[in-house]
Amino acid sequence: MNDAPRISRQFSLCMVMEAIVHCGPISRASVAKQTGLSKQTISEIARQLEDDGWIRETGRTSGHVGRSAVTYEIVPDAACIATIDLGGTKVRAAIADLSCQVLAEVTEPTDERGGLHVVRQIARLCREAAEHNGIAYEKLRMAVVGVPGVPDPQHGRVVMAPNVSGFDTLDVKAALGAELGVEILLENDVNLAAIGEHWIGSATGVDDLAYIALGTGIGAGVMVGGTLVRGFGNAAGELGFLPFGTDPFEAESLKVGALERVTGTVGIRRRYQEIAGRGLDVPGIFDAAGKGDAAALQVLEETARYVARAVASICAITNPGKVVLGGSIGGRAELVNRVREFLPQCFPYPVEIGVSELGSRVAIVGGAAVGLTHLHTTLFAGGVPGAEISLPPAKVVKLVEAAQ
Amino acid sequence: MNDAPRISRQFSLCMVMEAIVHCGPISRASVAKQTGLSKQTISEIARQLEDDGWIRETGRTSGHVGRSAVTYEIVPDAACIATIDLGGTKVRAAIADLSCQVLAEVTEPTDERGGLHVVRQIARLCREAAEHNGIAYEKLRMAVVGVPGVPDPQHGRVVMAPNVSGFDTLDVKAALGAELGVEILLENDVNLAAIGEHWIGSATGVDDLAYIALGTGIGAGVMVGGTLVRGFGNAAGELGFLPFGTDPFEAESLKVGALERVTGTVGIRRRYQEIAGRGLDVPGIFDAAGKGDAAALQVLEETARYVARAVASICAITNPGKVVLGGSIGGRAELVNRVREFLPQCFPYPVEIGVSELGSRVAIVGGAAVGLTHLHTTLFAGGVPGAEISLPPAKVVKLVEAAQ
DNA sequence: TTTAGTTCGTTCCATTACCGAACTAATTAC
DNA sequence: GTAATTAGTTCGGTAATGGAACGAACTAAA
Repeated sequence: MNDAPRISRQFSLCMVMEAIVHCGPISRASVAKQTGLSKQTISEIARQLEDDGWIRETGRTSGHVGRSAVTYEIVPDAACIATIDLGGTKVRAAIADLSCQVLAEVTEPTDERGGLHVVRQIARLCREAAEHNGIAYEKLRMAVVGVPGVPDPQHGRVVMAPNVSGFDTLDVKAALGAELGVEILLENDVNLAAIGEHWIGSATGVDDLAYIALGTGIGAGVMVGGTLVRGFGNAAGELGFLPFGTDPFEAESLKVGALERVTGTVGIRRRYQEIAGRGLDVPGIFDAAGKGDAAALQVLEETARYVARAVASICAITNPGKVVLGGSIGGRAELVNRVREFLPQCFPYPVEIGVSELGSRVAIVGGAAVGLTHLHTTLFAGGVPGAEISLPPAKVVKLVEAAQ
Repeated sequence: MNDAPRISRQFSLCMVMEAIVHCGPISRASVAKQTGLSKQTISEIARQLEDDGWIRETGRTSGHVGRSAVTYEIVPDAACIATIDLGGTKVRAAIADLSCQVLAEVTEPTDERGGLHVVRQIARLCREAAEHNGIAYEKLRMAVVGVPGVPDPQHGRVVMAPNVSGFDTLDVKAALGAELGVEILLENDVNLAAIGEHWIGSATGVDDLAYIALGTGIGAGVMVGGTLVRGFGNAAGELGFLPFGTDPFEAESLKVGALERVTGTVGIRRRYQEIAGRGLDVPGIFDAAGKGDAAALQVLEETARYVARAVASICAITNPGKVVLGGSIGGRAELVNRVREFLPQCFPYPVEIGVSELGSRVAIVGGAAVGLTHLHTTLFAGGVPGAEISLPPAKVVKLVEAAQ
């Protein structure tokens, strides 16, 4: 019955892997110092890991006093995961390998026919991305899909996703799983964005944070103590339903959200239309404000006030150390500066407001973080409680430039 | 160097303790089945625990087929913690023992001189509570103090606590530590309330929840995944600063909070005064509403709407499975029913709204939960990551009636 | 009352995992 | 070349655990 290694061994193995992942090529002696385990144990574990193909010798040290040491590193392509950012207009896919490199990504317009067509498109993109990087497809262990809606873990579908047709009835998880032959993890794209910024974006080291995405609508990914807040029904971060901006008790507010009505694309354009008497798209309004258009300036300022109030709401409830703004309009300086100005006027504690550093790749990076954590855990922690490999810090991870 | 037991032993020991704490008097054979460890290991660990005075034989099984088994149980008074609920008008103290019994409590009016006088009062109450229950004071390992403000872990003081004078400058933690001679843990009282309701109140089994306290002010304790959200500056749950109710950009709102201005005692009384032209205290207004007073009814309904919006805000951000209302006015049926009516009108997802079951003892119970978890962890988990003893579920724990 | 069947708990032994000391090997500083 | 230093292996010794075997204690039924 007991052919599995003892938990203490699994624990040690996990520590060794963490040291190797974090500290790049490293000698066994250094690992011993870092983990506190004896040299003998490290050699034993290293031998086993090398036999199983997870690590390999990579060179020798030199220049220091004393005998030169053999250094070991992760075999990057021993396993990999796919990460997909599914948007209403574009799909991005990338491969991340065991060494936590996020490899070049592939982008395409989303298949407009929706449903199963999109599932097949995603599967094809994953295969292409793997091939593109010379990675054998069999090494793929799982796929993380960021979706613009609320994943329903019960039925594997995605509810509240008006931008991708057919995903509210299709069992996406099962369909894509059958297509790719690996485990699938569905996650809200804004949640992934929060995780991405936390890993290697503008919120590294801040374990309590919120990422606010401002685009077609308004949404947030909230992290507490380094963990994502998903909520009881996976619906955490639905800022559009914050009860201000418009009367929250009107029927329309119940449908699209009181705040969404004024901070969503539609709401912003309507407000400009009402004041200026002419229509413009949102980037157009922002540009007009830059040129001194009074109506546009008013709309911009109102929007910033609403966003500031949304930030204040989050701060009043979870009190994050930093709030990162992102999304197509959330990162624009004219908005961010005004939010930075208004927030201290309606919330008394100081809160740092940052801008997304990863831009359009943020969800892909977040998906990689989730997938790699899951991969490391299943491969090396073996279900031992408390045994976890944290992802290497930002400076170790390089984002390879898109090769397409 | 290595006189500490191996982590695998500590891990097993932890599992054995958890089984004994959870399953009351239990035989070693049953523990073996439950933990998956061998009978031999259990006997070894049990012998050690018995030698160290943590567990004891408590009887024998009989009636079943086969040899009768010796059953073991926790030695309840092998160690205990103190839990204190410090309010503006009253101080409560109770002792909780290793077997998770919350023993009879002691209540007194808060020493009005504040500061060090209150610290001494707390220390005296702890000694009295211990004596009251025939527990040797030396068995006390730590004290958890629920305070009506924001604990500052840096300086051991309590900021934002207008109801207890002198605590904003005094190093309460150090002073009380010196007085009692044990480790002190300061925590916001509303946070403790959330933990209390989660442990043995109306939110057992709901790991994502919020407890809203409505009394002098409005505040919340938020739990995500079974863990309390403290926030970056320990200021999570400051609902008074939610940006609606009054104009959040007014100077007054920045000082006391936009929502606090209308949902706090002062705000409710002012609103009634304005409409009815006469003054009443808040319970009086509620009673008047029950008798059909139109002005009181209007104030009550407005208040319920504000609370509903506060609940909606929490739901939009952390999406808890249940929201528990408590505090001096939060538990009143006329308010709760109206909130239950208004919430679905401003928030689209269903949210369960409950009422505090523990009433005025909720913070004491929450403090006990925190203290006992800490106690179990330090005594038996010995700093091993992942080794944790969860508190026994509600049905195992009996709340002894107050003996005073 | 006896006996069969069952469960409890102990003893004994093999295995795994680990540490530490002693030792060999390789490299630099002088 | 020699001393100093660091890397890595070999060789006991110990802690933790599982499993088999066995005696002890108990119930139920013959």
